[in-house]
Amino acid sequence: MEEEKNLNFIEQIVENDLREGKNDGRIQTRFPPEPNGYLHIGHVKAICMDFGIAEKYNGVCNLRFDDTNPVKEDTEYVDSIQQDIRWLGFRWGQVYYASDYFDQLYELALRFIREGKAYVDEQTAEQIAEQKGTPTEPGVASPYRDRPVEENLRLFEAMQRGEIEEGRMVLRAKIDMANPNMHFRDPIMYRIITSHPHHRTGRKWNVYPMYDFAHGQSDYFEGVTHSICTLEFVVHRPLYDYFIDQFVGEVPSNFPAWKEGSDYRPHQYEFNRLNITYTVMSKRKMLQLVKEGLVAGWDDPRMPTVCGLRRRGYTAEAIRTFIDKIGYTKVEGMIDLGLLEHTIRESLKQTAPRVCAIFDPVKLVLTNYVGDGEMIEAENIDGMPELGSRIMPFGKELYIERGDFLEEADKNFFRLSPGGREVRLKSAYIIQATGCEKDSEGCITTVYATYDPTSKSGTEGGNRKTKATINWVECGSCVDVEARLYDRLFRVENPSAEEGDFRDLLNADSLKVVTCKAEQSLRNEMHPVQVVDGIAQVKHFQLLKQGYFVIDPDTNENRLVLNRTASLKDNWQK
RNA sequence: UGCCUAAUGGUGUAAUGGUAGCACUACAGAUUCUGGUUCUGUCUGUCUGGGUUCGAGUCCUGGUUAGGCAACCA
Repeated sequence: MEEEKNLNFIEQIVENDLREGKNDGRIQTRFPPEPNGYLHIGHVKAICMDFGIAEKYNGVCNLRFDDTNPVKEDTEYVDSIQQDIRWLGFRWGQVYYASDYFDQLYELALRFIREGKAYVDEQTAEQIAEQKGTPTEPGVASPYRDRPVEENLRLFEAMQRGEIEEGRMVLRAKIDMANPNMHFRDPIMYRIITSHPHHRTGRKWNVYPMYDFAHGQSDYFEGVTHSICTLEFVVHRPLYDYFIDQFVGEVPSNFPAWKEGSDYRPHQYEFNRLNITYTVMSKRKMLQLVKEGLVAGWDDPRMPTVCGLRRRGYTAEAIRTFIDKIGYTKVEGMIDLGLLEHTIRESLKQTAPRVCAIFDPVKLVLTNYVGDGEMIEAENIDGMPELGSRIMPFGKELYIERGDFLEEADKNFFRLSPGGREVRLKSAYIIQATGCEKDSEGCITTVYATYDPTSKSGTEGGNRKTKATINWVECGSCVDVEARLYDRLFRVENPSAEEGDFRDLLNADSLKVVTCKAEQSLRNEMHPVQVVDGIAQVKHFQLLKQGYFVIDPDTNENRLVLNRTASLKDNWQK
């Protein structure tokens, strides 16, 4: 039986359109990133929507780079964006660029001018802003608003020929300077950009269309039916519709299957963007963190970028599950970072092999141990023998966590304490502490214990219950491992809501690098990380009681570097 | 003194005129060779006034609150 799943409001709209036979029963979406930065988890929410709708309703989702501003855009980003989308597990139909339509858009602009719907304004940006009015006061008309068509035509063509200096003139739509929607107050359609070549068209163009004059038209040209975006574009929708109204019904140039007489027209729908506590979701701020070296790069594991999350150890599956859990509405909210962490724990707990590593080691000597070269076999995940096992050398001298021993323990502490409870060494023997040795400053240097040789795990004598199980590694065989312990990037839940500089809100402890002593089996991981399709392959572990970790690409034959993806929940409060 | 959105537990979402449900969090207990996991339970919610209706979270209406809108950005 199919699981009953509630539809989000976009899916309801789509199903309704399908029921009514709109757009010839077609569903077509697009993901329209601007190639001016790396994808972050907020984009993933949009990607899951755009690609998800197409997948679910047998439609197609194309990738379209919204590259109308050469000042900010670069091919570097075009590549990384495609890589990230593929990694997430989505496949687009076609790759398009808004710049594919520059010729058509230019023709359309000329037509607007001829029809008296556009004019060339030669005021400064400041003057134009001034005349725009405010949300509560109407704007006033530009002195150039009623320029003759011929003059507009001549000037706009001069703009494109590069005869006009950047910033000297713009092409404006002639709509309504008193409209309560600010975007209708003669919005700019084209501006001159001669200072930067375009990453695809080079120096061909000296004028470039603004978003509002490019996006809806591009949708139309391609046959997009549902143009889904985030809430900040709601106020742009009337303008989106206005521009399309001017030529709707004409043959869409990049949509060969279009049929004469079709009712086709694209519609824009908006959903709430993703905000997560203790991070920022603004490309501008991320770029600043990267440029100023406040993080190690776009793929710093503390960053909410797709590449950052990947390096942190988040799987594509877990990220998509997370997006699925948070849903789509029109309510602007803030998602608890805890939900993202919960999702990755849920995913990794079933697959990540368990290994021992001691972070704050203290030597444990088993005074009655006489064995030599003993090997212990332990399952990679307890209770799942099909996932294999590994060998752990055992011996008289081990490292255990300093925190697992307390000289004077209260009843809430059920680990090692002299004369205290019996404690199990994970997968090995039951021991009992007898005492400890301290240095001149009172710091414990060695813990002494006796072990019960008949209590080995998996044997009959090992069935005895203990209240605690502690981790250990054998001193002679263990390996030093660099562990990078990541925590939330910011100290406050919502850095964007705070007054002042957001950089002052960074969490100074968001990265701690420590060296821990890990069990011998991790030596097998000391080799360069494999790279497939430009993406470093990840391998996860759970360091028992410490959390989930992933091997970092900085790893080589000489050192193993682990990034903490997420800690384990810790209910032991003191 | 404008226009556009939206208001359901601490958080995120569902209920499409008919029992306010789910997940996360928190707390409590049980289980456990990870103080993890698992299981069970508990707390906490329809912004507000009026109306329509046998019946309203849902429809109508007035208010309140929050967010967005005045880039030659997208």
